[in-house]
Amino acid sequence: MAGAKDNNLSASLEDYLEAIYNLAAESKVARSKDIAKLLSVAKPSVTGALQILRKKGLANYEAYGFVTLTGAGRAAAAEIARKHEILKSFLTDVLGIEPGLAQRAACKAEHTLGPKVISRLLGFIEFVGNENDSGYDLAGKFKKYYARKRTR
Amino acid sequence: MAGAKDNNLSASLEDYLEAIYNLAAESKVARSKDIAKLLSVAKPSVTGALQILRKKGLANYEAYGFVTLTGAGRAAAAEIARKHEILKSFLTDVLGIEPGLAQRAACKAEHTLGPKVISRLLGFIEFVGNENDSGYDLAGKFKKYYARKRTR
DNA sequence: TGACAAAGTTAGAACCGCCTAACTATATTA
DNA sequence: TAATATAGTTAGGCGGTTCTAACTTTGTCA
Repeated sequence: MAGAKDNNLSASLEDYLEAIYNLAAESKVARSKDIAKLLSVAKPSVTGALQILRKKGLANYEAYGFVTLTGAGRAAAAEIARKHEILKSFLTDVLGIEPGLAQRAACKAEHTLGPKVISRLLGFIEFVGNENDSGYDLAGKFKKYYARKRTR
Repeated sequence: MAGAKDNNLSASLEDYLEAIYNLAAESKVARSKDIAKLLSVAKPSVTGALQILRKKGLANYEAYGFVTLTGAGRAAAAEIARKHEILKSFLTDVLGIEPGLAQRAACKAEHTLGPKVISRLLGFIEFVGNENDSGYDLAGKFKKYYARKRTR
């Protein structure tokens, strides 16, 4: 087998994967420079990460060339992005946290939550939406509750 | 100043601090061996961490002696433990996740969540409890919703 | 009290992730 | 097309966290 499928990605490598995934989604191509900027790291750090991702069979990449994800890489990245979205959604839609902070918090926490927690969280977000449809407005009620609490 | 108060604790050092805090809470004394066991690390790793915590002014510690926390150390540890409790509480009481998994997930995620998110989460747990008192039983409703969803 | 067990430490190495400095390759443009 | 600007790479180093092996200190108990 060419690429050893070591599924255990470090938080750092997950970040690189997600960055490539997102950049490719908007501009078809992920350039090393943009990855570096997005993650606020120096260029050599990106090169190093790309070499590891290639070795793991997650990224198609050759020196001085474009970067794309393999099927496995895309699958892994999609899962990470999904976690990110669910978390961010919970933070903004349920807890009412500002988008900027929610974005940053989701980015940090997304690496630590396993499938079970994520699945529950997703279910909870749906549930809250449903309650809202049925006229209960959970998020709104919490918002008021929290505001009242703060002024006590 | 003797101990440089570098507030930026790594996740790893936070783990050591929390371990000492919890061990001291139950047996008055935190022994190096128990810290190692609790965190699943080798003994020299504990020694190294203790030296750093001492240098940071968070732990009172001398070679071959007992380990206690300084005032600053206790304050920092309490804050970490508080995050842990809030997170675990949310996972078990609101999302209905089993205590064991919730414990482990909280342990990982507690290092990534800032004060704002924690504060909101705490507020939300209180809110859910309140709703429960007023006969709404949010957690119970979600539990049913989630069970139904899974069988669809 | 002296030997042995348990606990703790020091030394040295490895790995990870990041950096800067210096180099090479590619792209641009005059 | 040749000079220059931009992008990417290699080499080497640093801090953080962990390990094993070997040592020292402390505690126990016959």
